[in-house]
Amino acid sequence: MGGDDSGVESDNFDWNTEDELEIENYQSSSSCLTVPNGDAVTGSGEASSSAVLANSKALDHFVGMGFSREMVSKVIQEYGEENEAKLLEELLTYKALESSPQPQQQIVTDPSSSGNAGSSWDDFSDTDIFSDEEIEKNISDSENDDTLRTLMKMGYKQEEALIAIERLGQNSSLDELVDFIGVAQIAKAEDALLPPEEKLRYNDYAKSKKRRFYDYEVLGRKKPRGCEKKIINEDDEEALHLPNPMIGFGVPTESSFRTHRRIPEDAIGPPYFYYENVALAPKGVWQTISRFLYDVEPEFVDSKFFCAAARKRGYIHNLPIQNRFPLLPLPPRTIHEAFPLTRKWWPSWDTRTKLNCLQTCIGSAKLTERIRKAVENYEGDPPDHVQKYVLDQCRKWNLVWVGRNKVAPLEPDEVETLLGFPRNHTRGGGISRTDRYKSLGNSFQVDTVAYHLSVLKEMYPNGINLLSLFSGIGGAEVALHRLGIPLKNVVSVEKSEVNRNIVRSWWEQTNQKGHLYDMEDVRELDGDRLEQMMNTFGGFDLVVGGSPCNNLAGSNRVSRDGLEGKESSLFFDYFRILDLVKNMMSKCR
DNA sequence: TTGACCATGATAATTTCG
DNA sequence: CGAAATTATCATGGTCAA
Repeated sequence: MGGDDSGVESDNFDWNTEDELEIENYQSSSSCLTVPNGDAVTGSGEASSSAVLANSKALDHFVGMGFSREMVSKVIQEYGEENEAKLLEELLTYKALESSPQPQQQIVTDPSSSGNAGSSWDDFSDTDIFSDEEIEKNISDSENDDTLRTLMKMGYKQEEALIAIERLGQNSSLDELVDFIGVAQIAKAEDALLPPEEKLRYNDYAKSKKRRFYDYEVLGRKKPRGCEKKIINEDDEEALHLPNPMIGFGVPTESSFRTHRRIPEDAIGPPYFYYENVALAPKGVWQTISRFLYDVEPEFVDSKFFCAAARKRGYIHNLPIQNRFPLLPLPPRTIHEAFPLTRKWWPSWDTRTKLNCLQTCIGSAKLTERIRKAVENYEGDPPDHVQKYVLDQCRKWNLVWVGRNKVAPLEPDEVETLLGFPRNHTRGGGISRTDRYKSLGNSFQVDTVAYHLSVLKEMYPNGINLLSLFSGIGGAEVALHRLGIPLKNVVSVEKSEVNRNIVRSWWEQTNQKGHLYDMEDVRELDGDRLEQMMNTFGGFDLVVGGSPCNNLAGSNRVSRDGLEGKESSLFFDYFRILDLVKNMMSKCR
């Protein structure tokens, strides 16, 4: 509370306090960090290829990201500048087409479209790198047809795939096979398979076609077509396969684990990153997110394996997945264990053992009253239709039995406990009950996140510098703290003032030794700011963020617009900032 | 193929609070 | 009386088992 708490937060960044001197010192001494593509960022002087767009915001935005002015203008002219996500995709595609030669495997072009990038991106050709027929032709009869076929569609050679299957056995998973082939390829000298450019383009946005194959096949998208445009066509997306049970690479309470996975070269840290969002996003959203986040495969985990409430979320991160450990003690994982007092009143016909996802709104008092009246009319168990009504409502609103015939929504502090926060984490500081529910409903489940982040503990015994975007009530910070990972410098970006206050007051109550800086808007966090901060701290070790889910979540009847939605599109700022950090970190090394 | 179940935020109207 | 809190109402796209 040393004078600089919440008051400063209404404006941009809290530089004008104790750390100013520190910054100045660093700035004069080290300047190895520059904004990637620095030329493009500042050098906008050259004549634009299209005068019409000279002052387009989108144009500047993308030029700032390192695309050529010419390319951006062209794409904007074609697609308009409203849909930035679309534009970015087009730019990536265009860049990939431009800079990577045809992949090794021959593309079978649809004769009806001479489909080249320039004029007719809209021409779809219905072909594959291997056409289906070709694959069929090439595959000799064997029990491994399916796996082999899949691997070939991913762009691997038949012989490589066969060797891998032979070596690892027929029951090996696709991932293991891909892993094996990948290792074999490297051992064999990369040139054999990868176009030379690909190896050089680590910090580029461009993704090679081959990489996209991994993306599409492993992530469950439909097979890509000969023309890249097809890939982007949204009608063409297939549901990402969510794991069942939803345990990601493993959870402490289940025995099945994956300890190895292939992380694409571009994604390898440091900096480590950890991105979160709702698992049940509209089709194609996770494919897009994954594609931006360096093609890392999402890890879908339901927090019901960590606590008594479900919370199905997807996480994309580049953390190791070996030797994870959970926070102790393990939280109770059934309703009765979590809320022993409810057992007494719990009717036998309510068979729930877990709560559903904790949401941003709660059931009304009126509703609980209606339920009480519906149930108390009957001596014993109510008839089926009443049971069904009551159970439906209980499931919908996560009601628990707190008295004879009496249900109630969870109290905010109970939600805090379920989510792994300290009790009263969100209490006080002028926050209303409604807002507490809202903040909690949008938060991480701490035990789940901590389990994933636990691998950082032995890597950073002296603590980490954390960049936390969309911090909310500080789920990541709390998780790291509970893991015993010291927080050296934390830059926390969060729009809501009450949330910032919550994190700030938690920070002070837990006697943190490091520094907490907060910002209001991720969009203000540009290359200069980052450079300034990274010069100060010596870079970030971890970039965490769960971008807004409101345009993705099923309950949103009004604006479930997908990743392009007003708030959810801030994901692209997560990507932008992460990419800046990655570039700066790699330059400094 | 069908139906049960699940997940889930925005908004306007209404009530309560200060 | 205005602000804040509460409440009712709104839909869709997905999985899964029958």
